[in-house]
Amino acid sequence: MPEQANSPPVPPGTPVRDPGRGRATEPVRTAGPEAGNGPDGATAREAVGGDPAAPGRRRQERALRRRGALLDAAVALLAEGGFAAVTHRAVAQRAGIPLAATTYYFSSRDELVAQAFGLLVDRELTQMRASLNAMRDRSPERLAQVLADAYAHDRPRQLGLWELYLQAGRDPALQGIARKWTDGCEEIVASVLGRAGYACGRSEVRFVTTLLSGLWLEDVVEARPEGRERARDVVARALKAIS
Amino acid sequence: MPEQANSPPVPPGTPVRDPGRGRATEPVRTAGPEAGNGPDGATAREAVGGDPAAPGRRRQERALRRRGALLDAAVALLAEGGFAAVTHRAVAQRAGIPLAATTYYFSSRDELVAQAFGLLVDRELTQMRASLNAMRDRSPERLAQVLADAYAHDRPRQLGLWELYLQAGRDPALQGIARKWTDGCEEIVASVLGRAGYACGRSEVRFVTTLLSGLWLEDVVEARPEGRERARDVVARALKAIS
DNA sequence: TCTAATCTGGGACAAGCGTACCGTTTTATG
DNA sequence: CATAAAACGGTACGCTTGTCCCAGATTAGA
Repeated sequence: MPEQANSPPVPPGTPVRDPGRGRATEPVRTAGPEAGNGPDGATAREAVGGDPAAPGRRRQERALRRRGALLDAAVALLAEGGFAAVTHRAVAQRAGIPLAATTYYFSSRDELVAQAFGLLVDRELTQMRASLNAMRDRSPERLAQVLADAYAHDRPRQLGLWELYLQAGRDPALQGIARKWTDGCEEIVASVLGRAGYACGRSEVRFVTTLLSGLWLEDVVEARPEGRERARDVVARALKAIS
Repeated sequence: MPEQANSPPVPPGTPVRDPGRGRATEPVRTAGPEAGNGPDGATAREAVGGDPAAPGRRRQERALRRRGALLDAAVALLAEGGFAAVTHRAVAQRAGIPLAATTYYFSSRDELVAQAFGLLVDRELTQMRASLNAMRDRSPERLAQVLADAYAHDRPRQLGLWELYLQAGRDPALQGIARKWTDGCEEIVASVLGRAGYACGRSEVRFVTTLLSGLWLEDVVEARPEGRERARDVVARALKAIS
């Protein structure tokens, strides 16, 4: 049995249990390359998918949970202190897991960061989808408001996300995730515009997403007080332009 | 006018000095580090003024040149390897100057980076101004083309610039430079639009600059092949929207 | 049961970092 | 010339980093 709850092996000096996370369902969603030493991502995925034919998979449960905890910690640290704050030691301490486990589950820091990036993108897209799907009012004013506010939550996390996105400009290994991010935004905006009655093609959608990116970034970085209303103004102008 | 080649001896309005530092990252601040041993950059401005009778000026000349060389090296390294690549040792080696000089001319790495950021922004704005002022054709197509291509040079440098800009979201000491950057872009775009016959207020200008930022960033990071034409398309759409 | 694979975690390593120390050289001024 | 200040530069300290090693615990399959 994979019961580790009352378990012995927890080292003496690691009281930090579960600092901040809200997820137990699918923390280890990874599309990245396989890990070197530890359990590779591919087998982890099919374990989640539920393949009863596979033999001994029960043991990996705890391992998967730990892996997820490490990723969670990496994401949190990225938000708090930026790219440079994601060190093996910081991640391990944050997750309440010994240092060596970080190199066991992720073959290198780069891989850890890459997978954290992927996770961050997934979460952000999910959250955007959720908050934008909740929109029922179809007035252009309301739509502008909603679009302009789509990113107005958890500023540190946004900073981390953009930081990683920018990093993708230098690291080809991150390019795929960066594209997934922009493509995801595009798809979401297209859906929202469509449901709001704007019949627009790819060109129009890109027009809006590009504008939102610029708005978003400037807002996150500079945090000017007038940012909010300005965002509404700009978005409204864009909506008028494509209608 | 004579020494401008390497580095503007600290432009008039940017005393990045800021004794009341806002950093939270640096660990051990042993004691007051004498508030900078080296030559104060702010006083360097008077060196350019034509006052040959001034006594001890020749000594400072070399010092200023070295300081500039260090900043140049920092900018180059930032472009090549990003924020993390700007280390004291790398900068010193790049500039052909001993390591200890870096701490002599800049009281800390943060200050070096901040000043490099300022220099980078100045150069970029200058270059943009120059390339956009050269535009004489006033057709909307040509204008869209020029605006869309305004940033299409020296991709690594752009990456470094954006990286620093993003860093300003975490480091209050960089906020001022970040604003100088966005404000500079705004002013340039306003000037270009004005000369092209677009009578537009601040709202319209911001609409365009925001869009350009989004375009710019995505182009620099993802470097998709279709980026160029897409940029033209998007910018043309924006111009149509404000006319 | 036994055995081999997997997982765990403490510790150590070399490399790189920012920065301070401190004697030496250069310069400006009395 | 003398002397103080400024500029210089070699070197070392203290610390953090990523990664590796290896012995012990746990588990899967025979």
